[in-house]
Amino acid sequence: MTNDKAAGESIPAGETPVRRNFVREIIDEDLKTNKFAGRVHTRFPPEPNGYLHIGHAKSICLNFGIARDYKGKCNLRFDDTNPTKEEMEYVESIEQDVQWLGFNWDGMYYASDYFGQLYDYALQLIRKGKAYVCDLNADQMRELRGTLTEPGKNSPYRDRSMEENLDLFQRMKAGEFADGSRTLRAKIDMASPNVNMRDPVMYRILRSTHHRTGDTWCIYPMYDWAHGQSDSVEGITHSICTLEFEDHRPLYDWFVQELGIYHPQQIEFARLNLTFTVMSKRRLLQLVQDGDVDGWDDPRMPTICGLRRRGYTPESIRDFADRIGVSKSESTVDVAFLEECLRADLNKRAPRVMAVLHPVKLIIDNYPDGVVEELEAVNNPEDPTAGSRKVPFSKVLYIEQDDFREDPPKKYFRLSPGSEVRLRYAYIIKCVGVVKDEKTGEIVELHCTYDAETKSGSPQSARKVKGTIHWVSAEHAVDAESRIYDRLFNVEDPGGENWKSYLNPASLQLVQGCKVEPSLAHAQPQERYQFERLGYFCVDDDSREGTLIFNRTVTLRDTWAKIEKSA
RNA sequence: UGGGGUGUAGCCAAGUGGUAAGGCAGCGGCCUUUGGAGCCGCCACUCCCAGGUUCGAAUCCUGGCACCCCAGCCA
Repeated sequence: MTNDKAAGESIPAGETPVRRNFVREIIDEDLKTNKFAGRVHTRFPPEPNGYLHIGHAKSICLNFGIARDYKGKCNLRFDDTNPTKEEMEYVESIEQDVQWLGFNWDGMYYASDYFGQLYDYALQLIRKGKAYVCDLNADQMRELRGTLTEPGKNSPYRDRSMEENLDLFQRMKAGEFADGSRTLRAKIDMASPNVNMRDPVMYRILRSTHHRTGDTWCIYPMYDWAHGQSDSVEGITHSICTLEFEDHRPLYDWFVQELGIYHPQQIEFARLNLTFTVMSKRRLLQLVQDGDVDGWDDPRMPTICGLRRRGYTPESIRDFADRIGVSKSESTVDVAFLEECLRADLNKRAPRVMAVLHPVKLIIDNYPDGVVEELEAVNNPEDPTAGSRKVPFSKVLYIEQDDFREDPPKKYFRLSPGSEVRLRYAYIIKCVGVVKDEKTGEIVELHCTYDAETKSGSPQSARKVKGTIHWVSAEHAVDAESRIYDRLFNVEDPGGENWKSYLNPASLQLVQGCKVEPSLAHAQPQERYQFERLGYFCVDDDSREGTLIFNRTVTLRDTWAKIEKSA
């Protein structure tokens, strides 16, 4: 399946001002010197052994973004050289996630497409005397590899004849030897200070059904042997990867040079780390398998599908990737920064609605029984084209429990006995009574009076009151459930062996009995709203008409919470 | 203590011999029928440290220090 569209076609170039970074500088220089005949061709090469996460998004935005801005190309290539870990489920999710982020690949390939070519290349190296079949097992090989400070020793099989190597390698492929009994190794230098150059393994014998090639092969290429040659075959100009592969670059270069084939340039950048979360696929997989989360797309996960379900927009993730930049220094970005990018985007596009998460009944004593007014409410003050809607208002309402305090602290602008507050889009009311449950002391009803002159839009409505609160008409409200998410871990850096002990037990809070305005009755999964004064919410995939479920994507900036906290 | 990298504000990050961009956070103020949004202002006499070169150094040189990565038949 190949997609011919230009990379990133759906994203206008110049969506944000292009930010300089060292990778683009290298490309500029290469363009100037005509190193690659004016071509720019990148690739995003995930291993299909897990779901993509926000760290991959950084790489995706880098690679596809470069292709877009330089009018070049970007391939999607699955690095599927280890059949024991890779599955179709993952390739499907990866395709979906890349597209959801807004990118279209020019070519879609698999490293496994090149198994035949790679085998032929291996034959070439053997004939050149640059590769040999080694009979050492894994333990023996490790012993001879030396250490970081001591050189390794040559394998006793290192000097086999070319003919014998050819014969043995062909028989490895033919399945004559047991798994792990032999390897094909590059003949480089066992004394190299770079351990990657100490006769690295190119092929191992592994009888495992591959998700695409089935049982055709029982030898599989190692990453180092597959990656550069795949880049070369595809005509990649700039092979961008993360820092830990910097030590592999000499090997990358050695292979293409010895083969005498087209030579792409590998460039390494620092991977993304985020506070309050884990990013390794191994750990994310463990969270899923151990049931600590509800699957790869749990809204608390830093996976692309998790963020999507949480309510993140692709635009906000791209903006985040642009704003954090690209460099070679190890960095950990504050997750609050990701959230800020999200708010910036949602603020401009999410329709406002009123919803009460923790309702308390409020009765307007002097409002006529049985009367319903349809009040005009603006859909999005940031977007005049969003229009307005009617919201029903009546004598009995629900307001947020937290918007009433019997003993208000200093600077509390909301409702309290005897105080006035504005009901958003409606009237100014005054609290005249509190009804409590005799046994529990819990507040069950608030009684207020309203000032009929202060209806929103009328001349008298200009009267100043300290606070404005949201509400929903009891008779017209629709029931809903909310899922309130907090950080998955309660420490900034949940590293080390004990990482699971830092899981935040309160990362998910289910709130039943929410009351939302009637315009939300038919809300569909993935729709995003701002619940005024509370935050951005999106309709969960589990939501059904009549059983609405909202995920809290992110809170609004909350100045009051800050004041109260510091008090 | 082998090799490869990286050190600029609380967090990211520009800067490439001419006198420290920008964003986020933070702090003041304005505005506001979301304590939202928006707007204005403040926020590094100094760039890991120490020497040196230079009229001039975050940028060049020398020597230290700190942190990250590498000893998979994982990627």
